[in-house]
Amino acid sequence: MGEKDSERPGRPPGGDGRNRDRILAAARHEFAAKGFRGATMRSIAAAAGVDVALLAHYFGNKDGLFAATLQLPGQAVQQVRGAFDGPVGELGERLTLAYLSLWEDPGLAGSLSATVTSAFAHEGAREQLRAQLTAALPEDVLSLLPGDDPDLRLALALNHLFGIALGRHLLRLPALADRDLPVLLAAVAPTVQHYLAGPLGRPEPATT
Amino acid sequence: MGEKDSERPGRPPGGDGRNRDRILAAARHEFAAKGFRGATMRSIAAAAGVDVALLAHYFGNKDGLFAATLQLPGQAVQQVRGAFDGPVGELGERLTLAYLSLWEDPGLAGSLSATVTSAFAHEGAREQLRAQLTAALPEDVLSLLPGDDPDLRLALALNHLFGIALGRHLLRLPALADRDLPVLLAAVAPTVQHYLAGPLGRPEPATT
DNA sequence: ACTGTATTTCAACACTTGTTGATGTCAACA
DNA sequence: TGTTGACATCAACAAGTGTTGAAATACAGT
Repeated sequence: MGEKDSERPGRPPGGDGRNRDRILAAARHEFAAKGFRGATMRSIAAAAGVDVALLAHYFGNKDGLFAATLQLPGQAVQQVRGAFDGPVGELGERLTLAYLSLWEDPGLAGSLSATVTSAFAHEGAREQLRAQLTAALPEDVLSLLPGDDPDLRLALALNHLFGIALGRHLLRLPALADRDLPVLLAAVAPTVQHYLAGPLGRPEPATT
Repeated sequence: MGEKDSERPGRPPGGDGRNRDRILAAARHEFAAKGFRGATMRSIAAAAGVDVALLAHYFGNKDGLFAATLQLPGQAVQQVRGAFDGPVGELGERLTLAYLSLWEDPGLAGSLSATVTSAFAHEGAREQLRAQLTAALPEDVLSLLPGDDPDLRLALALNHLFGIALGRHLLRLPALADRDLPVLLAAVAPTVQHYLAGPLGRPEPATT
């Protein structure tokens, strides 16, 4: 399946010129499914219905293709970044909504999955993921949070959201993957808000 | 580096018989660092200071070696399992302590890292991680939790702990990795308790 | 019609991969 | 002392890897 049944070489007549995008999509899928090493040039080419050499033609080499795969639309980062504007009282809710919505878009989720998967598989790439998790949010957001250990607060909140996305979209834990987004939002947002602005390191008061 | 400088074949005199363990340790390290595909038989053999064929001798093939790498001491599972015995009021605290302590043991962390890393890199292996996250805890623990959506409660709690361990030990996010365990416990345990037994899907009451 | 350029496949390369069979060496036991 | 079996390396295999140079076809501009 997905094989290119040996069309003869040369530019095809009436070519739609969208092979480049097809390659990128296939690459995202393969990288996300099998990691950097596991996804081979040939498997990607086959999935895209294209010869291997075409990948090299467009992206230079495997690293280039991988890099192209990881490019996130700047709009995505802005969406999370923008969640910090507004009243601090509902910051957790806005941030949770912004971040988890990101992963609901199938196209974007492909990029994100590819990043995460490969970051875990290749030690060198973890740097990139770390950057994407932290550096995306400059330090000036720290000033919005309570004075005690704002660094830890932000890390706990983002790490929690990241973990939820992982369980829902990559691990596909049934309890997380089969729920509608609003249910998840309602459950998680208060926790994020708690990490960002609530009392840290003390048990929460009984609320029964 | 790590090369075997061509000792001649045959059983060495006074062999300590611990080559098998050395191979396992090296394999865990390599698998955790580079994933299943990324870690090669030869790189593992080199890291263990041993010929490639010796891996096959002990573990059959790469899959066998990988499987041997993932074997967790049953004591580990029991430790988490045992945290569910006791008053429900401090269940979150006990579970958080039990789970995060697991990852503090360097030897065990190697196994766990290898499982996670490879699970993300190889789609087929995700099943195994899913099992290790969920099936380790039989359903009878669900009866301990409040009636509304105990499934989601348990998933959120365990997924959160898993995420924290990931950020601390694999991603090594500074804010999580550089803290002492008690600080982390104090911050996370209340949240876990909240997910397990607190009100779900409602914002928490103000506690300033 | 001619010329350049972008697109696409073909064919082969040098290298690495996991695996296997043969061989050598030591330790234990009759 | 001889035999047996576990330990360990060597050498080579077929298959798969990323990459590269060449050629074939179509399109755009003159």
